[in-house]
Amino acid sequence: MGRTSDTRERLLAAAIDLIWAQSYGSVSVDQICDQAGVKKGSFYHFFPSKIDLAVAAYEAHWNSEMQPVFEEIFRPDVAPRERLLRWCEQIYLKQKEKFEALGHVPGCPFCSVGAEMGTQSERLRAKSEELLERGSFHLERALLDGKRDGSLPVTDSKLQAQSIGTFMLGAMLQAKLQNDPEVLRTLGPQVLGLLGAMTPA
Amino acid sequence: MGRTSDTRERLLAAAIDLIWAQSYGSVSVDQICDQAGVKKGSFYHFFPSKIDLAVAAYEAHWNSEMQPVFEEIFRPDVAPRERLLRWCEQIYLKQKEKFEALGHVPGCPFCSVGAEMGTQSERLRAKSEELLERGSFHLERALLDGKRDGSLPVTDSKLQAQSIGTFMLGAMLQAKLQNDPEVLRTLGPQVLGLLGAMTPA
DNA sequence: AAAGGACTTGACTGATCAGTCAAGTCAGCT
DNA sequence: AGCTGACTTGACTGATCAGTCAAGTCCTTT
Repeated sequence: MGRTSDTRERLLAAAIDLIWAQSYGSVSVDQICDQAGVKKGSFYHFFPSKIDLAVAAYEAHWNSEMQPVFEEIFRPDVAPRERLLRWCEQIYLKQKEKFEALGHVPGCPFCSVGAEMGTQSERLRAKSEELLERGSFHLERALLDGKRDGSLPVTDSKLQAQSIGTFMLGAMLQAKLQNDPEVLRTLGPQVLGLLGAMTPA
Repeated sequence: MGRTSDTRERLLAAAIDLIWAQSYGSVSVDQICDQAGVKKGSFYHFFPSKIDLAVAAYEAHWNSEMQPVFEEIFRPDVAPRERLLRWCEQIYLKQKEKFEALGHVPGCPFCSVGAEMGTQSERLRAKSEELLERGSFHLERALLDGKRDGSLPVTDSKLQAQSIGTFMLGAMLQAKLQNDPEVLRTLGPQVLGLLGAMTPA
């Protein structure tokens, strides 16, 4: 009784692609079905509603695309300071790649859908919050490691991770609003500056 | 040939109210007309399309609601440091007020619509970018004044204003994603810390 | 008072929306 | 071989979407 088709996976992938490139509200179930090469009936065999698809798609996107990248970037054998810089670089490159492919900066997929639908679907809002939290975990661990080995000026890792996360969210949003990935080019130094700055206070 | 009705104004106000509380995509022209007490035909007498209404509504919202508040908060006779704190306080209070009225944190209206529709309507994206820039102007002037009288550790007012703006955008987005206005309660000290921090670098 | 134009009305398009359903097909198990 | 249940198909809802239009009303100007 194992999986006999990849229909479900194709729907999840099509959903992320389209919603990330456009928005939740402007992508229709028909569009997602077309791009996945699936008929409407099959869609509703796998997902009870469009919202359910979106929640599942974001979970799947984290697990299959983002989690592995985070694991690699934040590998414990990499110096904490280096982890932060690799993370910033990765964000810049990804947004730039999407910009060149789509003609616009898509921003953070979780933020975009959370900001758009957070006021209308508590489930989508909670899922986007949860996925951002999972990314934040790696950040905080890097700060903790940097505090332990004295390589980073960390006093309150929880608070400082949150500040850096806030700044990063703002930067990605600004890049999207200005439709210019270059806003993110100097993210690394900015984040390190922010970190150094927060120590005396 | 002076204006003989306030229909246009009621449409603009209804549009901002609804789109800010929900999202651009999930608010229909019919809904906006209902809330404004206006028939569909009148709507299209004043605005050629939904996008045109949104652009005009954001411009009007800035002019009638936000510009006066910014002028008051950033009054030149107030100490620069005080201007920043008043600005942070105002943002916290406004988001909290909306949270209590609507049940959720609405975030920055310009960011929300810019993030949602930026990938699909260049006009809306450009307008939201423009309005954010107008707010940024007051911020930068406060930093310049603080640099001149030595009350704020400012070296590059343009760059520092942009960093603070980025952080503020991120904070409002985070408050929306977590649906918790309290995220914004300590904005003032955080912004001042960020400013002090950036000087040595 | 008559004309003209700004504004209003409500009925109307055709497209598209999310979601349903009955009648299938097909693979794996017994 | 034949059963079972997962999956597929395509036609189908009824609601809602943005936008149109012709026939009005009502104020202002002359």
